[in-house]
Amino acid sequence: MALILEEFLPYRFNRLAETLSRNASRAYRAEYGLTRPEWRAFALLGQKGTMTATEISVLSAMHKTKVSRAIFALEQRHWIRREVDTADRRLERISLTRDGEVAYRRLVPMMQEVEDRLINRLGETDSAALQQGLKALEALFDEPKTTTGLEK
Amino acid sequence: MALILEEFLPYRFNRLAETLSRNASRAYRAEYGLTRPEWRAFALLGQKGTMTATEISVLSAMHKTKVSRAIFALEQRHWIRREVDTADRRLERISLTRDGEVAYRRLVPMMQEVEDRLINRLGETDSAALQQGLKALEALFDEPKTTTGLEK
DNA sequence: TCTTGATAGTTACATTTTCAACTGTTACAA
DNA sequence: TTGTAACAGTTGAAAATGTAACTATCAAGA
Repeated sequence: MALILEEFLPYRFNRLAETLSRNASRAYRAEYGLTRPEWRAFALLGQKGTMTATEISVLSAMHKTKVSRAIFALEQRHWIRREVDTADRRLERISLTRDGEVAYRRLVPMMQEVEDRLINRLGETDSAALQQGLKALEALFDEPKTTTGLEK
Repeated sequence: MALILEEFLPYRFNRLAETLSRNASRAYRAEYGLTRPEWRAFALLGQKGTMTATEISVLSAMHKTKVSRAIFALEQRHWIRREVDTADRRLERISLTRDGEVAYRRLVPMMQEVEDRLINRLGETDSAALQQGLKALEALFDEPKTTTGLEK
């Protein structure tokens, strides 16, 4: 009759997300004093090259105001630049500056190492299982057409 | 050279945790106006019977002040009761009141249904893979003795 | 052209969360 | 005893976040 939280996905994901993030954040926090939203927006930009704030918001599942503020902070740091889209002047194309790229190149290996260490500790089979499970779950939410009954 | 965020565990877990929680919260928010921390503390108490605030905090990975305030809110609602431990007067044994149990019995099936629907959509094999992966990851952090290099 | 409705992004305000300091209690050793 | 350190839990102030309203822009039809 009770709800077994240890088996309840939102609970498990929150716990793990919190633990994993806390662990990962040590690098970018200690090194640069980045906040979590800043790091996420920054990492997305580093990977994708150029994005709009809305794209960052959708991809990262962060609130748009959170993104807006993270962008602002990164701009203060001179790590990103914005350019208003000439075709649609509502849009801002955001990309890393030279400084941003330098920081990015410095941070990536550190974060990669945190990840690799974790995967290693996890082992081959469990890691593969995790990948499969996460991928399936993500597919459930990312499919754009079909209605999931899970929308906001 | 770039960090592939789609493969980066903290990123994926945060995204999914956020999405799953938002989805699950609809039930308890619409029905009772519970906040997320309140729901989590409440669900833990419903399952475990009696706990201290610290136990709730550790198990749920929530900050102790967050727990403290969630407990307070639940107390205002008359859903929980606290009793100071006679052996160690620093401790408060927290448990559900009659009212709390009524609400709990009403909420559990709703939350269970959200969960079941998700698992169903996921399918047998992917669901099993996810379970295995999550379990392995949790084991990594829960093992109390061994040093993980991942502590706070 | 003008109007209406939608979208990108920001901002003001209220709420929530964190941080640090605090109270009260226990354990334990000098 | 007494002193010290550790722990459970709370609180006030500061920081972060979410909500709703706002500006500016665009698209499309009357």
